[in-house]
Amino acid sequence: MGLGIKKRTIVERLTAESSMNSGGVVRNLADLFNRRIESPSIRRILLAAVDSFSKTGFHAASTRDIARKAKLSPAAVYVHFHSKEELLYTVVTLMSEWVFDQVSAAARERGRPAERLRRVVQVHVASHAAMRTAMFVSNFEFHSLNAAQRKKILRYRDAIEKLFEDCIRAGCEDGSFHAADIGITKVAVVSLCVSVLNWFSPGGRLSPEQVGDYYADLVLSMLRADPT
Amino acid sequence: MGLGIKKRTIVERLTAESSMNSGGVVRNLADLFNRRIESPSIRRILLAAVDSFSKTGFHAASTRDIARKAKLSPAAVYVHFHSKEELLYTVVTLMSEWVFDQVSAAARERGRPAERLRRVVQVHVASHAAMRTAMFVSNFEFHSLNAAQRKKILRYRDAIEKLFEDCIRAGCEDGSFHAADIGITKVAVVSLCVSVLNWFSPGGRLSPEQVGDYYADLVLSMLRADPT
DNA sequence: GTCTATAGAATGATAGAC
DNA sequence: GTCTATCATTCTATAGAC
Repeated sequence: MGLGIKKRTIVERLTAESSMNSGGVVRNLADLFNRRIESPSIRRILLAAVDSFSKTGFHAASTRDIARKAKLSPAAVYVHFHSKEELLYTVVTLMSEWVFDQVSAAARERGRPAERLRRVVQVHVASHAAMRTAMFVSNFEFHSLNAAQRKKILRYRDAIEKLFEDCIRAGCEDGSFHAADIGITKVAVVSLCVSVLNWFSPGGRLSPEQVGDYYADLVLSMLRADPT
Repeated sequence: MGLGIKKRTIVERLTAESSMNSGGVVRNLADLFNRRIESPSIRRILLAAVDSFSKTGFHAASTRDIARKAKLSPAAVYVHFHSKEELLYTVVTLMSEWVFDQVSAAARERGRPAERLRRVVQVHVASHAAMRTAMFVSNFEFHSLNAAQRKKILRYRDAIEKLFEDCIRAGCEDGSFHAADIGITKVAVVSLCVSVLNWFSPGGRLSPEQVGDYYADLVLSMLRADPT
Protein backbone atom coordinates (compact mmCIF):
# COMPACT_ATOMS: atom_id res chain seq x y z
CA MET A 1 0.00 0.00 0.00
CA GLY A 2 1.19 3.48 -0.80
CA LEU A 3 3.97 2.47 -3.15
CA GLY A 4 3.50 4.29 -6.43
CA ILE A 5 0.29 5.87 -5.16
CA LYS A 6 0.36 9.54 -6.10
CA LYS A 7 -1.52 12.09 -4.06
CA ARG A 8 -4.90 12.67 -5.70
CA THR A 9 -5.48 16.01 -7.39
CA ILE A 10 -8.15 18.44 -6.26
CA VAL A 11 -10.00 17.92 -9.53
CA GLU A 12 -10.34 14.24 -8.68
CA ARG A 13 -11.86 15.13 -5.31
CA LEU A 14 -14.39 17.74 -6.44
CA THR A 15 -17.78 17.51 -4.82
CA ALA A 16 -20.73 16.87 -7.14
CA GLU A 17 -22.66 20.10 -7.47
CA SER A 18 -25.97 18.68 -6.21
CA SER A 19 -24.74 17.07 -3.01
CA MET A 20 -23.79 20.25 -1.19
CA ASN A 21 -25.58 23.40 -0.12
CA SER A 22 -26.90 24.01 -3.59
CA GLY A 23 -30.59 24.52 -4.27
CA GLY A 24 -30.85 27.43 -6.64
CA VAL A 25 -28.54 29.20 -9.01
CA VAL A 26 -24.86 29.85 -8.36
CA ARG A 27 -24.62 33.48 -7.27
CA ASN A 28 -20.91 34.17 -7.74
CA LEU A 29 -17.47 32.60 -7.84
CA ALA A 30 -17.19 32.14 -4.06
CA ASP A 31 -20.60 30.45 -4.10
CA LEU A 32 -19.52 28.12 -6.92
CA PHE A 33 -16.34 27.14 -5.07
CA ASN A 34 -18.30 26.64 -1.83
CA ARG A 35 -20.48 24.08 -3.53
CA ARG A 36 -17.66 22.05 -5.01
CA ILE A 37 -14.74 22.27 -2.58
CA GLU A 38 -14.96 21.28 1.05
CA SER A 39 -11.72 22.73 2.41
CA PRO A 40 -11.85 26.47 3.19
CA SER A 41 -8.08 26.75 2.70
CA ILE A 42 -8.27 25.29 -0.77
CA ARG A 43 -11.13 27.62 -1.62
CA ARG A 44 -9.10 30.62 -0.47
CA ILE A 45 -6.12 29.46 -2.53
CA LEU A 46 -8.25 29.07 -5.65
CA LEU A 47 -9.91 32.46 -5.24
CA ALA A 48 -6.47 34.01 -4.79
CA ALA A 49 -5.20 32.17 -7.87
CA VAL A 50 -8.06 33.48 -10.00
CA ASP A 51 -7.29 36.99 -8.82
CA SER A 52 -3.55 36.73 -9.51
CA PHE A 53 -3.86 34.91 -12.83
CA SER A 54 -6.42 37.41 -14.11
CA LYS A 55 -4.33 40.43 -13.14
CA THR A 56 -0.92 39.41 -14.46
CA GLY A 57 -1.36 36.18 -16.38
CA PHE A 58 -0.33 32.71 -15.27
CA HIS A 59 3.41 32.96 -15.75
CA ALA A 60 3.83 36.37 -14.12
CA ALA A 61 1.76 35.36 -11.09
CA SER A 62 3.86 34.01 -8.23
CA THR A 63 2.87 31.32 -5.79
CA ARG A 64 4.13 33.61 -3.02
CA ASP A 65 1.56 36.20 -4.00
CA ILE A 66 -1.23 33.65 -4.19
CA ALA A 67 -0.29 32.23 -0.78
CA ARG A 68 -0.22 35.68 0.77
CA LYS A 69 -3.67 36.53 -0.60
CA ALA A 70 -4.94 33.20 0.76
CA LYS A 71 -3.40 34.03 4.17
CA LEU A 72 -1.08 31.01 4.05
CA SER A 73 2.65 30.47 3.80
CA PRO A 74 4.07 29.72 0.33
CA ALA A 75 4.73 26.13 1.42
CA ALA A 76 1.12 25.53 2.46
CA VAL A 77 -0.04 25.83 -1.14
CA TYR A 78 2.01 22.75 -2.03
CA VAL A 79 0.27 20.66 0.62
CA HIS A 80 -2.87 20.94 -1.51
CA PHE A 81 -1.54 21.31 -5.04
CA HIS A 82 1.38 19.55 -6.72
CA SER A 83 2.32 22.60 -8.76
CA LYS A 84 1.27 26.04 -9.90
CA GLU A 85 0.07 24.39 -13.11
CA GLU A 86 -2.35 22.23 -11.15
CA LEU A 87 -3.76 25.38 -9.59
CA LEU A 88 -4.57 26.71 -13.05
CA TYR A 89 -5.94 23.37 -14.20
CA THR A 90 -8.29 23.24 -11.23
CA VAL A 91 -9.63 26.72 -11.95
CA VAL A 92 -10.08 26.02 -15.66
CA THR A 93 -11.79 22.68 -14.95
CA LEU A 94 -14.24 24.19 -12.47
CA MET A 95 -15.18 27.00 -14.83
CA SER A 96 -15.39 24.83 -17.95
CA GLU A 97 -17.64 22.32 -16.20
CA TRP A 98 -19.85 25.08 -14.87
CA VAL A 99 -20.31 26.80 -18.23
CA PHE A 100 -20.99 23.48 -19.91
CA ASP A 101 -23.66 22.68 -17.30
CA GLN A 102 -25.31 26.07 -17.81
CA VAL A 103 -25.39 25.90 -21.61
CA SER A 104 -26.31 22.24 -21.59
CA ALA A 105 -29.37 22.89 -19.40
CA ALA A 106 -30.44 25.71 -21.72
CA ALA A 107 -30.06 23.47 -24.76
CA ARG A 108 -32.08 20.63 -23.20
CA GLU A 109 -35.33 22.60 -23.08
CA ARG A 110 -37.52 21.98 -26.10
CA GLY A 111 -38.60 24.59 -28.61
CA ARG A 112 -38.11 25.78 -32.16
CA PRO A 113 -34.49 26.30 -33.27
CA ALA A 114 -34.73 30.08 -32.82
CA GLU A 115 -36.02 29.70 -29.27
CA ARG A 116 -33.34 27.18 -28.36
CA LEU A 117 -30.48 29.14 -29.91
CA ARG A 118 -31.72 32.29 -28.17
CA ARG A 119 -31.55 30.55 -24.79
CA VAL A 120 -28.14 29.00 -25.49
CA VAL A 121 -26.59 32.30 -26.56
CA GLN A 122 -28.24 34.20 -23.71
CA VAL A 123 -26.99 31.78 -21.05
CA HIS A 124 -23.52 31.43 -22.56
CA VAL A 125 -22.96 35.20 -22.76
CA ALA A 126 -24.53 35.93 -19.37
CA SER A 127 -22.39 33.22 -17.74
CA HIS A 128 -19.20 34.65 -19.18
CA ALA A 129 -20.17 38.19 -18.16
CA ALA A 130 -21.29 37.21 -14.64
CA MET A 131 -18.11 35.23 -13.92
CA ARG A 132 -15.95 37.52 -16.01
CA THR A 133 -12.69 37.27 -14.05
CA ALA A 134 -12.62 33.50 -13.68
CA MET A 135 -13.85 32.90 -17.23
CA PHE A 136 -11.15 35.26 -18.45
CA VAL A 137 -8.54 33.06 -16.79
CA SER A 138 -10.22 29.90 -18.07
CA ASN A 139 -10.14 31.16 -21.66
CA PHE A 140 -6.99 33.24 -21.95
CA GLU A 141 -4.63 31.15 -19.81
CA PHE A 142 -5.78 27.89 -21.39
CA HIS A 143 -2.56 27.77 -23.45
CA SER A 144 -0.46 27.60 -20.26
CA LEU A 145 -1.87 24.15 -19.44
CA ASN A 146 0.08 21.08 -20.52
CA ALA A 147 -1.05 18.95 -23.44
CA ALA A 148 -2.92 16.35 -21.38
CA GLN A 149 -4.76 19.02 -19.43
CA ARG A 150 -5.68 20.95 -22.57
CA LYS A 151 -7.05 17.77 -24.08
CA LYS A 152 -9.39 17.23 -21.15
CA ILE A 153 -10.62 20.82 -21.20
CA LEU A 154 -11.17 20.68 -24.95
CA ARG A 155 -13.80 18.02 -24.35
CA TYR A 156 -15.96 20.62 -22.61
CA ARG A 157 -15.32 23.24 -25.26
CA ASP A 158 -16.11 20.83 -28.06
CA ALA A 159 -19.30 19.76 -26.31
CA ILE A 160 -20.42 23.37 -25.99
CA GLU A 161 -19.64 24.04 -29.66
CA LYS A 162 -21.70 20.98 -30.53
CA LEU A 163 -24.71 22.38 -28.67
CA PHE A 164 -24.47 25.59 -30.71
CA GLU A 165 -24.00 23.64 -33.92
CA ASP A 166 -27.06 21.46 -33.30
CA CYS A 167 -29.29 24.52 -32.89
CA ILE A 168 -27.86 26.24 -35.95
CA ARG A 169 -28.14 23.12 -38.09
CA ALA A 170 -31.73 22.47 -37.02
CA GLY A 171 -32.69 26.02 -38.02
CA CYS A 172 -30.95 25.74 -41.38
CA GLU A 173 -32.71 22.47 -42.09
CA ASP A 174 -36.23 23.69 -41.29
CA GLY A 175 -35.55 26.89 -43.21
CA SER A 176 -35.82 29.30 -40.28
CA PHE A 177 -32.08 30.18 -40.39
CA HIS A 178 -29.85 31.01 -43.33
CA ALA A 179 -26.12 30.24 -43.21
CA ALA A 180 -23.83 29.58 -46.15
CA ASP A 181 -21.30 27.64 -44.07
CA ILE A 182 -22.42 26.08 -40.79
CA GLY A 183 -18.88 25.35 -39.58
CA ILE A 184 -17.60 28.92 -39.92
CA THR A 185 -20.87 30.33 -38.64
CA LYS A 186 -20.67 28.15 -35.56
CA VAL A 187 -17.14 29.23 -34.60
CA ALA A 188 -18.01 32.86 -35.35
CA VAL A 189 -21.05 32.70 -33.06
CA VAL A 190 -19.22 30.95 -30.21
CA SER A 191 -16.24 33.30 -30.39
CA LEU A 192 -18.58 36.29 -30.51
CA CYS A 193 -20.17 35.07 -27.27
CA VAL A 194 -16.79 34.56 -25.59
CA SER A 195 -15.54 37.95 -26.71
CA VAL A 196 -17.91 39.59 -24.25
CA LEU A 197 -15.01 38.99 -21.84
CA ASN A 198 -13.02 41.66 -23.64
CA TRP A 199 -15.27 44.56 -22.77
CA PHE A 200 -17.90 43.63 -20.16
CA SER A 201 -17.65 45.53 -16.90
CA PRO A 202 -19.70 44.62 -13.80
CA GLY A 203 -20.32 48.29 -13.01
CA GLY A 204 -21.55 49.07 -16.52
CA ARG A 205 -24.88 50.08 -17.95
CA LEU A 206 -26.11 46.54 -18.64
CA SER A 207 -26.38 43.44 -16.43
CA PRO A 208 -24.99 40.08 -17.60
CA GLU A 209 -28.53 38.95 -18.43
CA GLN A 210 -29.26 42.08 -20.46
CA VAL A 211 -26.05 41.65 -22.43
CA GLY A 212 -27.00 38.02 -23.01
CA ASP A 213 -30.38 39.10 -24.38
CA TYR A 214 -28.79 41.67 -26.66
CA TYR A 215 -26.28 39.16 -28.02
CA ALA A 216 -29.08 36.67 -28.62
CA ASP A 217 -30.81 39.28 -30.80
CA LEU A 218 -27.56 39.90 -32.68
CA VAL A 219 -27.01 36.20 -33.32
CA LEU A 220 -30.56 35.58 -34.51
CA SER A 221 -30.23 38.53 -36.89
CA MET A 222 -26.90 37.15 -38.04
CA LEU A 223 -28.67 33.92 -39.01
CA ARG A 224 -31.49 35.92 -40.62
CA ALA A 225 -33.94 34.09 -38.40
CA ASP A 226 -37.65 34.38 -39.26
CA PRO A 227 -39.35 36.93 -37.01
CA THR A 228 -41.15 34.97 -34.29
CA MET B 1 25.73 67.01 -24.68
CA GLY B 2 24.76 63.56 -23.68
CA LEU B 3 23.87 64.34 -20.11
CA GLY B 4 20.37 63.17 -19.41
CA ILE B 5 19.93 62.10 -23.04
CA LYS B 6 18.35 58.67 -23.05
CA LYS B 7 18.93 56.28 -25.92
CA ARG B 8 16.05 56.62 -28.38
CA THR B 9 13.66 53.71 -28.61
CA ILE B 10 13.14 51.72 -31.78
CA VAL B 11 9.59 53.00 -32.03
CA GLU B 12 10.94 56.54 -32.23
CA ARG B 13 13.21 55.55 -35.10
CA LEU B 14 10.71 53.65 -37.23
CA THR B 15 10.90 54.36 -40.93
CA ALA B 16 7.78 55.84 -42.54
CA GLU B 17 6.10 53.11 -44.54
CA SER B 18 6.24 54.98 -47.85
CA SER B 19 9.91 55.92 -47.86
CA MET B 20 11.34 52.42 -48.19
CA ASN B 21 10.97 49.57 -50.65
CA SER B 22 7.22 49.67 -50.50
CA GLY B 23 5.08 49.96 -53.59
CA GLY B 24 2.27 47.47 -53.26
CA VAL B 25 0.68 45.63 -50.41
CA VAL B 26 2.54 44.18 -47.46
CA ARG B 27 2.92 40.49 -48.14
CA ASN B 28 3.79 39.14 -44.70
CA LEU B 29 5.36 39.98 -41.36
CA ALA B 30 8.95 39.92 -42.63
CA ASP B 31 7.92 42.23 -45.46
CA LEU B 32 6.26 44.65 -43.03
CA PHE B 33 9.35 44.73 -40.81
CA ASN B 34 11.61 45.21 -43.84
CA ARG B 35 9.71 48.34 -44.77
CA ARG B 36 9.87 49.94 -41.36
CA ILE B 37 13.16 48.84 -39.77
CA GLU B 38 16.54 49.40 -41.34
CA SER B 39 18.73 47.18 -39.17
CA PRO B 40 18.66 43.47 -40.11
CA SER B 41 19.63 42.52 -36.54
CA ILE B 42 16.70 44.41 -35.07
CA ARG B 43 14.38 42.81 -37.61
CA ARG B 44 15.63 39.35 -36.64
CA ILE B 45 15.15 40.15 -32.94
CA LEU B 46 11.59 41.34 -33.51
CA LEU B 47 10.64 38.32 -35.62
CA ALA B 48 12.09 36.08 -32.91
CA ALA B 49 10.17 38.01 -30.25
CA VAL B 50 6.88 37.55 -32.11
CA ASP B 51 7.57 33.85 -32.34
CA SER B 52 8.45 33.46 -28.66
CA PHE B 53 5.69 35.69 -27.33
CA SER B 54 3.06 33.92 -29.41
CA LYS B 55 4.16 30.46 -28.32
CA THR B 56 4.51 30.95 -24.57
CA GLY B 57 3.24 34.42 -23.78
CA PHE B 58 5.30 37.46 -22.86
CA HIS B 59 6.28 36.53 -19.31
CA ALA B 60 7.24 32.93 -20.05
CA ALA B 61 9.37 33.93 -23.04
CA SER B 62 13.03 34.44 -22.16
CA THR B 63 15.35 36.97 -23.72
CA ARG B 64 17.92 34.17 -24.05
CA ASP B 65 15.50 32.26 -26.27
CA ILE B 66 14.74 35.31 -28.38
CA ALA B 67 18.45 36.10 -28.78
CA ARG B 68 19.20 32.52 -29.82
CA LYS B 69 16.46 32.56 -32.47
CA ALA B 70 17.85 35.87 -33.75
CA LYS B 71 21.34 34.33 -33.88
CA LEU B 72 22.72 36.80 -31.35
CA SER B 73 24.07 36.64 -27.82
CA PRO B 74 21.67 37.52 -24.97
CA ALA B 75 23.58 40.75 -24.37
CA ALA B 76 23.23 41.93 -27.98
CA VAL B 77 19.49 42.30 -27.57
CA TYR B 78 20.06 45.00 -24.95
CA VAL B 79 22.19 47.06 -27.33
CA HIS B 80 19.00 47.68 -29.34
CA PHE B 81 16.25 47.48 -26.71
CA HIS B 82 16.21 48.83 -23.16
CA SER B 83 14.16 45.95 -21.86
CA LYS B 84 12.04 42.95 -22.76
CA GLU B 85 9.02 45.19 -22.31
CA GLU B 86 10.26 47.52 -25.04
CA LEU B 87 10.51 44.54 -27.37
CA LEU B 88 6.82 43.83 -26.82
CA TYR B 89 5.91 47.49 -27.14
CA THR B 90 7.69 47.72 -30.49
CA VAL B 91 5.84 44.68 -31.84
CA VAL B 92 2.47 45.92 -30.62
CA THR B 93 3.07 49.40 -32.03
CA LEU B 94 4.07 48.10 -35.45
CA MET B 95 1.03 45.86 -35.68
CA SER B 96 -1.44 48.41 -34.30
CA GLU B 97 -0.25 51.06 -36.74
CA TRP B 98 -0.45 48.63 -39.62
CA VAL B 99 -3.99 47.48 -38.87
CA PHE B 100 -5.11 51.06 -38.36
CA ASP B 101 -3.65 52.03 -41.75
CA GLN B 102 -5.41 49.12 -43.43
CA VAL B 103 -8.82 49.79 -41.93
CA SER B 104 -8.45 53.51 -42.30
CA ALA B 105 -7.79 53.20 -46.04
CA ALA B 106 -10.85 50.97 -46.41
CA ALA B 107 -13.01 53.46 -44.54
CA ARG B 108 -11.83 56.41 -46.64
CA GLU B 109 -13.35 55.10 -49.86
CA ARG B 110 -16.80 56.50 -50.50
CA GLY B 111 -20.01 54.51 -50.76
CA ARG B 112 -23.24 53.72 -49.01
CA PRO B 113 -22.93 52.66 -45.33
CA ALA B 114 -23.37 48.97 -46.23
CA GLU B 115 -20.59 49.13 -48.81
CA ARG B 116 -18.24 50.95 -46.46
CA LEU B 117 -18.92 48.68 -43.49
CA ARG B 118 -18.44 45.66 -45.72
CA ARG B 119 -14.99 46.87 -46.75
CA VAL B 120 -14.02 47.80 -43.19
CA VAL B 121 -15.01 44.43 -41.77
CA GLN B 122 -13.45 42.55 -44.67
CA VAL B 123 -10.09 44.31 -44.34
CA HIS B 124 -10.04 44.15 -40.55
CA VAL B 125 -10.73 40.41 -40.44
CA ALA B 126 -8.43 39.58 -43.35
CA SER B 127 -5.60 41.59 -41.76
CA HIS B 128 -5.94 39.75 -38.48
CA ALA B 129 -6.10 36.38 -40.22
CA ALA B 130 -3.17 37.09 -42.56
CA MET B 131 -0.89 38.30 -39.74
CA ARG B 132 -2.37 35.91 -37.23
CA THR B 133 0.69 35.28 -35.06
CA ALA B 134 1.80 38.90 -34.69
CA MET B 135 -1.77 40.16 -34.25
CA PHE B 136 -2.27 37.49 -31.60
CA VAL B 137 0.67 38.92 -29.65
CA SER B 138 -0.52 42.47 -30.25
CA ASN B 139 -3.97 41.69 -28.86
CA PHE B 140 -3.41 39.09 -26.15
CA GLU B 141 -0.16 40.39 -24.65
CA PHE B 142 -1.39 43.97 -24.61
CA HIS B 143 -1.97 43.73 -20.84
CA SER B 144 1.75 43.08 -20.25
CA LEU B 145 2.61 46.59 -21.40
CA ASN B 146 3.00 49.35 -18.82
CA ALA B 147 0.33 52.00 -18.34
CA ALA B 148 1.99 54.64 -20.56
CA GLN B 149 2.50 52.16 -23.37
CA ARG B 150 -1.07 50.86 -23.13
CA LYS B 151 -2.36 54.41 -23.33
CA LYS B 152 -0.51 55.02 -26.60
CA ILE B 153 -1.73 51.78 -28.14
CA LEU B 154 -5.29 52.49 -27.06
CA ARG B 155 -5.26 55.53 -29.33
CA TYR B 156 -5.04 53.19 -32.34
CA ARG B 157 -7.69 50.86 -30.99
CA ASP B 158 -10.06 53.71 -30.24
CA ALA B 159 -9.51 55.16 -33.70
CA ILE B 160 -10.35 51.82 -35.29
CA GLU B 161 -13.49 51.49 -33.17
CA LYS B 162 -14.46 54.97 -34.27
CA LEU B 163 -14.23 53.97 -37.94
CA PHE B 164 -16.60 51.06 -37.29
CA GLU B 165 -18.94 53.27 -35.29
CA ASP B 166 -19.14 55.91 -38.02
CA CYS B 167 -20.22 53.32 -40.60
CA ILE B 168 -22.76 51.76 -38.24
CA ARG B 169 -24.18 55.11 -37.21
CA ALA B 170 -24.51 56.31 -40.81
CA GLY B 171 -26.45 53.16 -41.71
CA CYS B 172 -28.74 53.51 -38.72
CA GLU B 173 -29.43 57.14 -39.59
CA ASP B 174 -30.33 56.54 -43.24
CA GLY B 175 -32.42 53.52 -42.23
CA SER B 176 -30.37 50.88 -44.03
CA PHE B 177 -29.18 49.30 -40.71
CA HIS B 178 -31.13 48.43 -37.58
CA ALA B 179 -29.42 48.44 -34.18
CA ALA B 180 -31.06 49.00 -30.81
CA ASP B 181 -27.81 50.14 -29.16
CA ILE B 182 -25.00 51.46 -31.33
CA GLY B 183 -22.39 51.33 -28.55
CA ILE B 184 -22.89 47.66 -27.71
CA THR B 185 -23.30 46.75 -31.37
CA LYS B 186 -19.99 48.43 -32.18
CA VAL B 187 -17.98 46.58 -29.52
CA ALA B 188 -19.69 43.32 -30.47
CA VAL B 189 -18.79 43.77 -34.15
CA VAL B 190 -15.18 44.76 -33.45
CA SER B 191 -14.63 41.92 -30.97
CA LEU B 192 -16.24 39.49 -33.42
CA CYS B 193 -13.69 40.56 -36.05
CA VAL B 194 -10.76 40.19 -33.62
CA SER B 195 -11.97 36.79 -32.45
CA VAL B 196 -10.99 35.33 -35.82
CA LEU B 197 -7.55 35.06 -34.14
CA ASN B 198 -8.94 32.29 -31.93
CA TRP B 199 -9.60 29.81 -34.69
CA PHE B 200 -8.07 30.89 -38.02
CA SER B 201 -5.43 28.58 -39.41
CA PRO B 202 -3.25 29.47 -42.42
CA GLY B 203 -3.50 25.92 -43.76
CA GLY B 204 -7.28 25.85 -43.52
CA ARG B 205 -10.06 25.70 -46.06
CA LEU B 206 -10.46 29.47 -46.43
CA SER B 207 -7.98 32.25 -47.20
CA PRO B 208 -7.83 35.41 -45.03
CA GLU B 209 -9.74 37.30 -47.73
CA GLN B 210 -12.45 34.65 -47.94
CA VAL B 211 -12.90 34.69 -44.17
CA GLY B 212 -13.08 38.48 -44.33
CA ASP B 213 -15.84 38.27 -46.95
CA TYR B 214 -17.78 35.75 -44.91
CA TYR B 215 -17.53 37.87 -41.76
CA ALA B 216 -18.68 40.93 -43.71
CA ASP B 217 -21.82 39.00 -44.70
CA LEU B 218 -22.38 37.99 -41.08
CA VAL B 219 -22.01 41.57 -39.83
CA LEU B 220 -24.35 43.02 -42.45
CA SER B 221 -26.93 40.38 -41.56
CA MET B 222 -26.41 41.23 -37.90
CA LEU B 223 -27.35 44.83 -38.69
CA ARG B 224 -30.28 43.63 -40.81
CA ALA B 225 -28.86 45.61 -43.71
CA ASP B 226 -31.12 46.15 -46.71
CA PRO B 227 -30.26 43.72 -49.50
CA THR B 228 -28.12 45.59 -52.03
C1' DG C 1 -2.10 21.25 7.82
C1' DT C 2 0.69 24.87 8.75
C1' DC C 3 4.97 26.94 9.55
C1' DT C 4 10.25 28.66 8.78
C1' DA C 5 14.10 28.11 6.08
C1' DT C 6 16.24 27.18 1.97
C1' DA C 7 17.67 24.47 -2.02
C1' DG C 8 18.24 24.71 -6.95
C1' DA C 9 17.34 26.67 -11.23
C1' DA C 10 16.26 30.32 -14.35
C1' DT C 11 15.78 35.04 -15.51
C1' DG C 12 16.48 40.16 -16.87
C1' DA C 13 20.00 43.00 -17.32
C1' DT C 14 24.98 44.83 -17.06
C1' DA C 15 30.34 45.17 -17.33
C1' DG C 16 33.97 45.37 -20.07
C1' DA C 17 36.93 43.37 -23.89
C1' DC C 18 37.29 43.54 -28.92
C1' DG D 1 27.61 46.05 -32.56
C1' DT D 2 28.80 41.86 -30.90
C1' DC D 3 30.82 38.91 -27.70
C1' DT D 4 31.89 36.24 -22.92
C1' DA D 5 31.16 36.29 -18.23
C1' DT D 6 28.45 37.24 -14.47
C1' DC D 7 25.62 39.84 -11.06
C1' DA D 8 21.51 40.23 -8.49
C1' DT D 9 17.06 38.86 -8.17
C1' DT D 10 13.18 36.01 -8.36
C1' DC D 11 10.85 31.96 -8.71
C1' DT D 12 8.95 27.05 -7.96
C1' DA D 13 9.22 23.60 -5.00
C1' DT D 14 11.01 20.83 -0.94
C1' DA D 15 12.86 19.58 3.92
C1' DG D 16 11.83 19.12 8.36
C1' DA D 17 9.90 20.98 12.85
C1' DC D 18 5.51 21.39 15.27
